[in-house]
Amino acid sequence: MGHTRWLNEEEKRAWSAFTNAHALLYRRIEQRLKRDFGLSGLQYEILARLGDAPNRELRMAELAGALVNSKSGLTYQIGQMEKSGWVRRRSCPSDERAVYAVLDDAGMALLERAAPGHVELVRELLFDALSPEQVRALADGLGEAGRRMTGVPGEADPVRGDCAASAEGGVAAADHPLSRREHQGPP
Amino acid sequence: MGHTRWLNEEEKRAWSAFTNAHALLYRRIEQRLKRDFGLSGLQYEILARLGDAPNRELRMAELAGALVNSKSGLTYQIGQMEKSGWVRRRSCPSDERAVYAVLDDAGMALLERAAPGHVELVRELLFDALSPEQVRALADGLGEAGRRMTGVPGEADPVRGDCAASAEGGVAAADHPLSRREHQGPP
DNA sequence: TACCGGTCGTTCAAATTGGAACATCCAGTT
DNA sequence: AACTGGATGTTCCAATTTGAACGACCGGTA
Repeated sequence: MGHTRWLNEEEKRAWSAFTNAHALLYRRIEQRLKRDFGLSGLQYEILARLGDAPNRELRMAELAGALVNSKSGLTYQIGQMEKSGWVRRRSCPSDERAVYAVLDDAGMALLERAAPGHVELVRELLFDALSPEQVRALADGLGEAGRRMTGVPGEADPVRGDCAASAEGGVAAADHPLSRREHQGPP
Repeated sequence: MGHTRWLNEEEKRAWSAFTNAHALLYRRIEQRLKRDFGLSGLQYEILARLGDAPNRELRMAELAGALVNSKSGLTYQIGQMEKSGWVRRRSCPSDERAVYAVLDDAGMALLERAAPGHVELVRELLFDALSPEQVRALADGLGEAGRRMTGVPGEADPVRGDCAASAEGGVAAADHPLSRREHQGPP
C-alpha cells in the first residue's frame, strides 16, 4: 500500500468548505423549519420526496434509500408523521412485505406552505454565493461522486411501482404541485 | 415579498447532488471509522482539530464553533473521549470560565493511525470523481457560502489563546504531524 | 464596591438515531 | 410441495443529540 495520497492545499480547502458549508446550511434550515412549521429537516425531506413521487407515495425502502437514512430511523419518523396526520401507511396486496408511505392531504398542504421559505433560504444561503459555473461544477462533480457511491452502472430500470395505487377516492396521478419551474434565463 | 425564486433545473441538480453526496460520504466515513477505530465521525473531527491546533488544545466554545455542533453535544463527547484517555480537560487560571480540551498522547497516536485511511477514503470517494476545476469551484464557492453564513466581515482577530499553555512536560509547540503536504503538481 | 449584561461550560429531560435481532414474505430450486 | 437465499419492515436498546435552564464568571460601569 502506497504512502497515503494526502490532500493538497486546494483539496483541503475544498473538503473543509464542503463539510463546513453543509453543516452550517443544514443547521440553519433545520432551525427555521422547526421554528416555522415544527418540522425537522428529515421530515421536510420526507414530505418533499413523497410530494413529487408518482402517486405521492413511496415504499419505505425506496424512501430510506433516497434519504440515505437507516430503515429503523425511517420507521420511527413515518410513525411520528402518521400521528401528526401528514402521512399514512398503505400495504400492497401483490407484495405483502411492502409498505407504502403515502402523503396525506394535510401533509401536502404543509409541504406547500413550507417549501417557499425553504427554497428561498437555500437560495439565499447557498446559490446567491455561487456563480453559474460553480453551480454547474457542484451539480456535475458531486453528482458524479454520488453516483459512484451508490453504484449506478447502467441505469438498471427501477421496476418500482409494481403495486400501483388503484381504487382510491378521486385524485389519480395529479401533477406535482411543487415542481414549478421558473426560468431564470441564463445570459 | 416576491413569489419565491424557485430553483432552476441546474440548481436542483446541484442541491440534490450536494446533500446526497454529503450524506453518502459521511455515512461511509463514519462506518469505516467506527469499524476500524471505534471512532464516530465527530470524535475523529475533534481529534483532527485538536491535532493541528497550536498546543493541541482548544477552548470548548472554539471547538464547538469549528465543528458546528452544540455546546452540550461537545461537552458530552469530550466526556466520552476523556474516559477513553484521548483527551484531557484543562482550565485556564486567567479566565475561570474557560475550559480547554487538550489532546493527549494516546489521542494523538490514534489520530495518526486513523488519518491515512480517512484521507484515502475521502480522496477515493470524492476527489477521484472531481476535476481540478471542480475542486476549485467547491473550495471557492462553498468557501464563500460558508463565510457568509458565519458572518466574517473583516477578519476580526480571534484573540484566542490568551491563556497560553506554559509549563507542561516537555513538548512545546511541535509542528503539526498530520499537516504534510504532497504536491500533486497541476499541469 | 456592588451591579449588569453577556459569555462559558455543564446539567437535564426529551427526542432521535442506528445497528442487530426478528418474523414475514417472495422467488427460484429441488 | 418443501427448501433456501434474499428482501422487508418493525422492534428493541443503547448511544447520541438538542435546546432550555442553570450557576459561575468576566468586564465595564455607577
